[in-house]
Formats: sequence, C-alpha cells, structure tokens
Amino acid sequence: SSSDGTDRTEVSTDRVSPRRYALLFSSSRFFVLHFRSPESVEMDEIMAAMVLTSLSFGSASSVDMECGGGELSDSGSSGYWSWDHGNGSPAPSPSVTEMDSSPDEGLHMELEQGEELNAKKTKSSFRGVYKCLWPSCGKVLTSSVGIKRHIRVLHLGWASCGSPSASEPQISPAYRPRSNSSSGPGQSQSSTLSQSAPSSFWQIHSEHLYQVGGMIKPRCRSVSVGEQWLQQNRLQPISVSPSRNHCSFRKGRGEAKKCRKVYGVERKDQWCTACRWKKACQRFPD
DNA sequence: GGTGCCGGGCG
DNA sequence: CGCCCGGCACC
Repeated sequence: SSSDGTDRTEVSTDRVSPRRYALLFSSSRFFVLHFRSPESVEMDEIMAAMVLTSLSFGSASSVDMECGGGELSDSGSSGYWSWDHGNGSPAPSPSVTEMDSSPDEGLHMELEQGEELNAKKTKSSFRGVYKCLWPSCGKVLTSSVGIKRHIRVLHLGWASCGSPSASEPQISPAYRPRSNSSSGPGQSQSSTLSQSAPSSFWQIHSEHLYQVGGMIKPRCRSVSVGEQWLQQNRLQPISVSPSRNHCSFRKGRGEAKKCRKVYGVERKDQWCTACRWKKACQRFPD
C-alpha cells in the first residue's frame, strides 16, 4: 500500500538527537572521501536518503508537516523553510544523550570507531547548526527540516516523501532548486540517479525494511510457521532453498501429534475442526 | 503408504 | 463462512 512508506518513516525513532545527525553527516563524508569510483554518486544519493530518513525522525512535527499536511508536496518552492540564518527559528535543543545500546539497528553498526571520533569532532562545533557535508557544499542551516529539505532538493532532486519505495527517489522538476535559493553546488550530481546500491548500504536498508516488515506478520501462514519450525529445529532459515522460500514453502512435519494420531481415524468426531477439514491443526499446533 | 495441510471448490 | 476434498510434501 502507498502508506507503508510514511508509516515506516514515522515508526521507529523519535529519539534521534542532534548528535545523531552529526554522526550521520560525518559518515556521509566518510564514504564520499573513500569511494571515488563511478558508483560514488550512487553512494552519495543513498547516503543522503538515509540521512534524510533519519532526519525526518528528528522532530515529529516535521514529519507531519511534510507527509500529513502536504505543504511540502504541494508547493515545494514556497519558502516554507528558512534557507538562511535569518529565520530565528529556535535551533533544536541539543539534548545530547549518551548513545547507549538502544535498538538502533542498522545505523548503529555503521558507526565504528573512526567515524565516531569524527563525529565527536563534528559535534564539538555543532551548536544547533546543521551543516551540509555534501561534497563542495557546506551549506549551513539552523533547522533540521531546513537541512533536510536542502539535501533533498539540492542534492537529491526530489521532494516528495510519500513514495512507497524510498529507494527510488524521483526527479521532480517542480522541486528543482530555485535560482535564488542558493548557488547550486552539487547540481551535476543530482542529475544522475541510479537504482543499484552498494552492498553495505543496501544491507542496512533491506534489513530495516525486513525488520519493519516482520512486525507485519506475513500473510502467508506457511512462512511464519515454517520459520518457527526452523527455529525450533535450530536450522538456519537462510539455508532454505530459494525456490521455496516464499509462500510455496511447505513446512516439514512437526513433532506434535495431531488429532489424527491422538484420536485415530475411527474417532474423527473428536478431531478439531481444522483437522477434520484437512487444515492446519488448531488443537495441537507445532 | 500414512500423515499434515495448502489450495480451491461448493453451497 | 462452513464444509469438503484433491493433491502435494514430508515421513
């Protein structure tokens, strides 16, 4: 459904602190500096998408403003966001909390020691000001939504947030940066979008999607039951052959005795209805 | 061949 | 939706 994307965006983190922004931005720089292959542009885009995704968690109201209210999607160039420092909107309170072992899944494992140091360095000069670390940009904004929009519009070239497939940002001409917004650095990069993603990023992204999807239990019963069965038997679900990893997967025989074995065919009237109807046994589930 | 049950048909 | 069954995979 089309609302999945936004739901997924709003779900998990309202606890991303400004420090987390700095971490993300610094990691962006990290990859920009270290990958100079032709795929670096793709990496930049995906990284920026991740940054945007995380930024959108920063303030719950910003998500609502964009996805719910629709101001952004309708008039992206209406100057809703402050493009310079003159707005006077209060900078986000730098409530720097210790980055504990909160379940931050993919993002956390991206941040390793070196980047962590870099992040701390960034954070020291990070007093409520958001600096775009896009290569050769360095735009400074005072609000998270501003920087978010900045990256989205200038560097990604897309502004809609309701796309169900977050991995496919689309270039929307209506949201191209205006001539007076800022002298467009990185415009040449925003013109080429690609579908392929570097494996590391893609793992994070797909894992996130997978985990979110896991909350919505798969409709196909044989998958979930099959996974339970596999876990009970200490087998790796990954070892399931790809030809039967979807709804066609048929779980193996469970160890539990079913109505047929317990009562026998001659006392079929004592079976559970599911067994009588040759469905999955409800009385003795695996 | 027995068993469990998915997929689908029927009323 | 209740009921039934063909057919398949597992044992």
